[in-house]
Amino acid sequence: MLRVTKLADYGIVLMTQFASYRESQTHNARDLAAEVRLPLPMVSKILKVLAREGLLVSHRGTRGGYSLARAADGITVADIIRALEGPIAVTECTDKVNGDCDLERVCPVRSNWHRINEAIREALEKITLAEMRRPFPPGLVKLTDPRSVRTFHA
Amino acid sequence: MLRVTKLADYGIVLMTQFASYRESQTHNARDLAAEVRLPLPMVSKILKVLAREGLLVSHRGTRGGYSLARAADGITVADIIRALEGPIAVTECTDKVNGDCDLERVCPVRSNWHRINEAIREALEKITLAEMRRPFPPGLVKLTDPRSVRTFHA
DNA sequence: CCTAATTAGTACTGATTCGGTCTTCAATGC
DNA sequence: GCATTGAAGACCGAATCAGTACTAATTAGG
Ligand code: SF4
Ligand code: SF4
Repeated sequence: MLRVTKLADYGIVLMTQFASYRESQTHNARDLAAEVRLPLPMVSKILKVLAREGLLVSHRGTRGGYSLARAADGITVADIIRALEGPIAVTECTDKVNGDCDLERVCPVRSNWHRINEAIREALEKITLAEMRRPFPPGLVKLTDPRSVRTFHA
Repeated sequence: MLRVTKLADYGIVLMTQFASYRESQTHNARDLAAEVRLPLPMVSKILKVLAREGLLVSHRGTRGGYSLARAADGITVADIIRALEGPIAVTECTDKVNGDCDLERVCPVRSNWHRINEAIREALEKITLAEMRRPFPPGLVKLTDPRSVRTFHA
């Protein structure tokens, strides 16, 4: 596992689709569903959430649809995952809101997990839709090693 | 989400416990359960799998138990996750054995996801039990950016 | 040998989450 | 007003998770 949900996965596919057109252009759910070959109800559901979470803006009524809320290089993969499945937390204890592991007080690996989580989160935070639109060019940025991520509360 | 299962999480806790004693020492399930404060049945189940997957060796009978199959710096976090929850695959399509996403043929983000997955896998592959045993010292290794990971099949 | 300790294997269960659909209501343009 | 489109949320079957329980095999020690 260590799997991202289909919701988030599809969400990224959809958002990339937006990013591959003129940025302000609106698309309705039906057309998008056809373009990316996903069932319409699924697409509707995802777009709804993305709009609610502020990554898309919606336009109701005839000839309505959705458009990107920000430029494609201002939206990251992490943003989309967060919108669709909540905070990025690899372990229970790294989730500030829902976290409730009994071992937290005594767990020997908690602080290290926390850093690993930060490294992954930061990596996803750096990948924008504009980049996701086409295969990554080689050698852009160097990421942080989990072992060197600073933590501030333990 | 993007969560590792409790099984794997606890598995790592248990393995670090092994690593914090003399390496060849054997520990039985009951003692370990008490030490890490986890329910015995859970601990038994996990140790069993870890032994089956070759990360621990088991010794049956009275005064039996488990011991590390290799030195603590030869066992990685990725090993443990793989043993307990299968191949590390962030998306459906990155899982070579169980992967079956309908979009694979047409998905615009598949190759990028693949690289992100490699980056995460490689990161976890580099963290050993010996390191996990205590808080990471800062600045050891630099990880690969997902955008620069080479892929060999698309 | 007998027995107690210990792992091996597996089956089971309740709870949760996932993936996906459907229905009903609200807004908008023509 | 009416067709189109999104908003909100209920709903459902299937899968997975987290955890337990039970039985069989193996071994040490007396
Ligand atoms: S406290 Fe330890 S066991 Fe509990 S979630 Fe965090 S890492 Fe896993
Ligand atoms: S193919 Fe595209 S949609 Fe399907 S799992 Fe891979 S990334 Fe996600």
